[in-house]
Amino acid sequence: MTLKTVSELLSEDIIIPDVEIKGWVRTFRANRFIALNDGSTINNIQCVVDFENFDEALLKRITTGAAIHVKGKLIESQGKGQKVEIQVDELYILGDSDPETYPIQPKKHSFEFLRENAHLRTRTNTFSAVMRLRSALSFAIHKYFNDNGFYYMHAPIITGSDAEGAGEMFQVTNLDIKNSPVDDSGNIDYSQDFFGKETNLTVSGQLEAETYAMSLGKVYTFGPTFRAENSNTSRHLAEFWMIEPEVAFMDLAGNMDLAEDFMKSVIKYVLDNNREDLEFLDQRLQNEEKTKPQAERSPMNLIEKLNFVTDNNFKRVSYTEAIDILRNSKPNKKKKFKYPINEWGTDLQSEHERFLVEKHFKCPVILFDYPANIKAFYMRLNEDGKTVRAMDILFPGIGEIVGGAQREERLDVLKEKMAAINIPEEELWWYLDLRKFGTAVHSGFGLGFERLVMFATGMSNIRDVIPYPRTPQNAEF
RNA sequence: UCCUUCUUAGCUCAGUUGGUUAGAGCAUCUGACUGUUAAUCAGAGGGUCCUAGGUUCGAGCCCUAGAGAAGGAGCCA
Repeated sequence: MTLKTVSELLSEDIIIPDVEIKGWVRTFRANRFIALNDGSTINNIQCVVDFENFDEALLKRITTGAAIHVKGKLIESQGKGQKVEIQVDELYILGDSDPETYPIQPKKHSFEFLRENAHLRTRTNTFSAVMRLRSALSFAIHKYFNDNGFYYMHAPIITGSDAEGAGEMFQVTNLDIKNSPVDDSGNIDYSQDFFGKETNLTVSGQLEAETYAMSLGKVYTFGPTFRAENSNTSRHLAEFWMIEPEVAFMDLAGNMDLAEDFMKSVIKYVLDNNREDLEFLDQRLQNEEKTKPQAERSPMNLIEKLNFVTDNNFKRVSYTEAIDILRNSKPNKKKKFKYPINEWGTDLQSEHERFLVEKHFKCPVILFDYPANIKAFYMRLNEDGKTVRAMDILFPGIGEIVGGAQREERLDVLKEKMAAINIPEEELWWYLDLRKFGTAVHSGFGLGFERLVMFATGMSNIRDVIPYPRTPQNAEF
């Protein structure tokens, strides 16, 4: 007799005289039917106990959340809800679960409540499905890059450069905060700190990834990233995971091709491999939609949305074209936008991106060739002198999911741009070296992993797609 | 950080114009029933109405401050 998973047993259609299984009780109905789950699948296996033959004190300990060990026979179910079930011969309680205090009840809980019980929330259908999908997406990402000749590069998590410009940083130090050494002018003396200089948690692995692209050719990073922004939204975390491919000899058009192919590939992977979890989440969302007024309902359900991404080309639109579309749009003319579009050169707001994706094109959109002054210094300046080869991919419901660019490969232009925003060359000497020694066209993009998980699962709050969300004023667990 | 809303039983929520003993469903417990599918039926227990002040004869309800949460904005991924 060998221990099997629920997933393995449910895929059997033959009678097995002796099976053994361990898991957690979801419900115990009619003193006879245990719905048992072990995390291997969204589905439970029904274990049938002939209560007449079991000790009443033992049966009382079969409560929601308890860990149990069951030995019995896998048989065709006599009831309607399932194909097979286990006829229990022996049952052992591995770990009791006090029903008075166990927070996860066999009923609907709010996501807010479950967030406060994040250590137990994966014992619910929704969160176990989301986290299995998160795992699958993570694997699909590595698989895609591996299948396409990329090397996985581990960018440093503690970084000594503070010139990356991607946002507020968390400082890393082992100085005594209450009694830090100071230099002659009264500033904190970081030469006495662990690294001998000021260090931070990384906000992006991109600059380091560029160095590896310029030797290994095609690389990607996939690791944790930290932003100390005081952002309280359903789309931002202080600690999140980012995927950043970087490719030598690839221009912006190639970058857009790569990003689109990559997104389609990883979504196709979960459509092919995580059907049951997706169907559960799809159903959950459809039930939720029913409670909304007609006007707010989504025209597509979750699986339709995912298929739509894999089956359709992303619409590629230059910033300049997008501004024209927005300027002539109904909401702009009727002054419905909070930020009206008047002139070329301003950054697009969430409302504009949402209009383009959800109302105008009704599909994923790649915007490219942005004005130079609203984008980062390392992006390749176009020949017109005022736009850069940047691109953002906008997804319905999520907004910006990918941001990328062809990098400025010309040393003189890069130096000028750094000088213009006061980045000292000494800070990024190694980055400039790439342009001194064998420089070449290269490009890459960044993808917020949690935003991808949100899209693939239909979850609307980013705090519900990462195991333990880190947000302002919250680092529990 | 800004704007808006919210905080009442273990959970999800009602609570009228400020008025006597604060309610429901689910969960829990007790009993009944036993091939159930969010099992069913009967009964019981369970409250610092977020915190601290204030107004009032009287505050869950009004005012002030604080804490926490959600949604939106900005920033971005």
